[in-house]
Amino acid sequence: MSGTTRSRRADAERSLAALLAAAADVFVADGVNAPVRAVAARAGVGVGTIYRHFPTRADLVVAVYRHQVEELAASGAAAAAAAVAPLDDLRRWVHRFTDFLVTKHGLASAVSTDDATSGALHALLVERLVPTCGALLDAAESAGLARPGTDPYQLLRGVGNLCIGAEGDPRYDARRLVDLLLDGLRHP
Amino acid sequence: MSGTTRSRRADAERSLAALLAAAADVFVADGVNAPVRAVAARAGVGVGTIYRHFPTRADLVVAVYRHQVEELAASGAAAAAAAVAPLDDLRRWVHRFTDFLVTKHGLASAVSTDDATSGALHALLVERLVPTCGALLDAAESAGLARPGTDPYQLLRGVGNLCIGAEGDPRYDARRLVDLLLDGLRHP
Amino acid sequence: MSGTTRSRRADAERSLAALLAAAADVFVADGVNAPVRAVAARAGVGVGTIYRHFPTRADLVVAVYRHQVEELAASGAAAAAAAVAPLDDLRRWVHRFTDFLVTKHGLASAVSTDDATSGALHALLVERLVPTCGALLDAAESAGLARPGTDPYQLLRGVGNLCIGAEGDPRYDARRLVDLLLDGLRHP
Amino acid sequence: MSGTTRSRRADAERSLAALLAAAADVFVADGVNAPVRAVAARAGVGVGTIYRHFPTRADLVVAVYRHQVEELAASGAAAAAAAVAPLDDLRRWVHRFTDFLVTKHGLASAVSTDDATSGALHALLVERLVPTCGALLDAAESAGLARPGTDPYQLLRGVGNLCIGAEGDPRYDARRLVDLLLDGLRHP
DNA sequence: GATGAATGAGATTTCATTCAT
DNA sequence: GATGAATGAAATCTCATTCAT
Repeated sequence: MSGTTRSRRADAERSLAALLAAAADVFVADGVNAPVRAVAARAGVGVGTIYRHFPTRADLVVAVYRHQVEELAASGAAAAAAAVAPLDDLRRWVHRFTDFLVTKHGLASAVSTDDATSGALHALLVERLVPTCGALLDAAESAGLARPGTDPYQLLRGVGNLCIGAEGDPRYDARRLVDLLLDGLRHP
Repeated sequence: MSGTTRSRRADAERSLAALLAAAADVFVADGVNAPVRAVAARAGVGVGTIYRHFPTRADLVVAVYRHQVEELAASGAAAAAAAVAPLDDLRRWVHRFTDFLVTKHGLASAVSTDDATSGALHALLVERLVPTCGALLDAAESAGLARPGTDPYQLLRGVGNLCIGAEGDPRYDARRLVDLLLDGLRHP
Repeated sequence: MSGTTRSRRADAERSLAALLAAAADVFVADGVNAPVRAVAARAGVGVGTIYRHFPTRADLVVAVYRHQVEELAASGAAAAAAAVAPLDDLRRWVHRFTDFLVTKHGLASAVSTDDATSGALHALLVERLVPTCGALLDAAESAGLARPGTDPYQLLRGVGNLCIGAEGDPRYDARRLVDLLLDGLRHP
Repeated sequence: MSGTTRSRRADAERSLAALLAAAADVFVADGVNAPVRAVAARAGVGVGTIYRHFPTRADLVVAVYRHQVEELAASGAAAAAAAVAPLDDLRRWVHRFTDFLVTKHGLASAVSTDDATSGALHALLVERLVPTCGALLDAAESAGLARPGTDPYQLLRGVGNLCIGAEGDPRYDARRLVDLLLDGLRHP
């Protein structure tokens, strides 16, 4: 009995994970605005299956990235707590954020946009990452390494924006520009 | 006869200018992705008229901004030629570029995107502004005021990206981030 | 063993009754067209369980109301047999029918409709209530209190129709209109 | 020039009329809830054409019936103004309303329902017909031929309800029941 | 017996673009 | 040259019903 239950739940979890993986693939390939139907096709399921798990397209998108966002938030918080080399910590964390964004076609723009589609994603990113970014910034400022008065929300959005369209344009190097931005943050 | 011809041509030019003005209004209000019908309605013409002048939506968008892009290119080129205070010239020019972008809902993203819709606009911006930006950068580098090795295309795209979604989010200040980026460009 | 069997059957009956009660609740709240999933959720069972007991949505609907319909049929038949004040009996019975219908969002329309969804319910109502209504009408006609020639099926459908949408519109009073209809039935 | 314009407009009007006729056909056959696509297919046009003329399904439905509703309102108003035989006028007008409704599958229920789909239709019917019905009722009451205190909205809804599902059920005669209701309205 | 995940047809609505007049 | 009616592919979301576990 318990065995049956467990295996069913395991199946469900596995197929849900498969679904999220398929969605992640499609989002990488076609952007986060890819039609739900495309995700369904890729996952080999009907659209209904997706809507069963995620009542709204936005819910699916959020689910796909929540894990990584949480990890990002946690790692940054840990670094801020240690604060051995505050500006380096910030830079390292921002680099991780950058890497996260540039590999997801269309995700970076969700940091900026607040429209119906990506509103939930925007909310997730802001809610989870702004505090972490703020903690890192504070540490750097307290150590006298960064000029004061920078809003972590702005910095996050700036970095997010710099990552837009980075993938697929060999002439554009988002990481380099992000570094430039961080350099500009240093105490003059 | 020649008089008639001239007045007809004048008429045509005037109505075309009116059409572009209407398009500009609509793009400011609803973004560059506004439906063609909205532009037609605003201009008081049929959609067919628009498609006659501009075979594709992209052509219309390009036409709308060509003037301002040309001016921007020219003003930058003039400043680079004079080169009295190279880094300040660059900063001033970038500020003008920033002002141009943030007031056009959705235009900034066209600097990055290369898709079907805004491909032509992207091409225009790159073709006309990269050389100017490059000249200004070169001047600043030659004067030893900016670190060498920055690709003007990248800088332009970076600035463009930072302007995305600036309008309508009071917590985000594109100009401040652009300044940060330029600060980062300074010789260390 | 017999004890076990009996208790199992009792369990089954109890859970089935609970299911019907849940369905009744949902139908009152959201109408008889409420999704099966809503019923399942309310009952705390899976949809499969519902489809096991009731192969079709219509079967569920019928099962939900069968009890009350039977009671209504029986009470009317008793009154017709007694026939002390035939027209009053008819009116009282029709009032009870009216009360039954107006409290069930969307049920009244099933008296009229014969489509796939509510066909079975229609059949139940017609089969069980028309004879009773006929008996009451006959009694009233025999006593010279009602004009002859009224088809009980028609009267039932008329009353049913008058109850449609009664709930939720404070400006509409189904009972008053039903009374008007019955007044029109009186011998001129 | 004027000729061209006129003929184009004439074409447009003709095709719009054809579209409304097709919609009316489909509504008679499948009810007012028939999919827009069905109407498009019947009219031999694309769905876009319909949405161009009627931004919403509801707008289409309203457009289909507006003409007849207006006529009904006008004829009733005229009769109420004359008021030679008030109760007969009311009866005649109600008969016309009845005839209007029973020939349109699913229209009658719109008199009652106020949901998203048929909200606009409900509004049209109430707005245009309640005043007329009220005038006719007043005349009949003033002449001492109808019992006072009947709300025209209620009467209209009652008649509307009685017409629901009249088409296609040979055992049901909406007109007879409407007559019964009107009889009940007479002064006792 | 029970479960609930999966299915997939179908409904509404939007818009770039074409083309007969 | 101008017009705007027509097109139709696409996208999101809903739900009755089936069936493997």
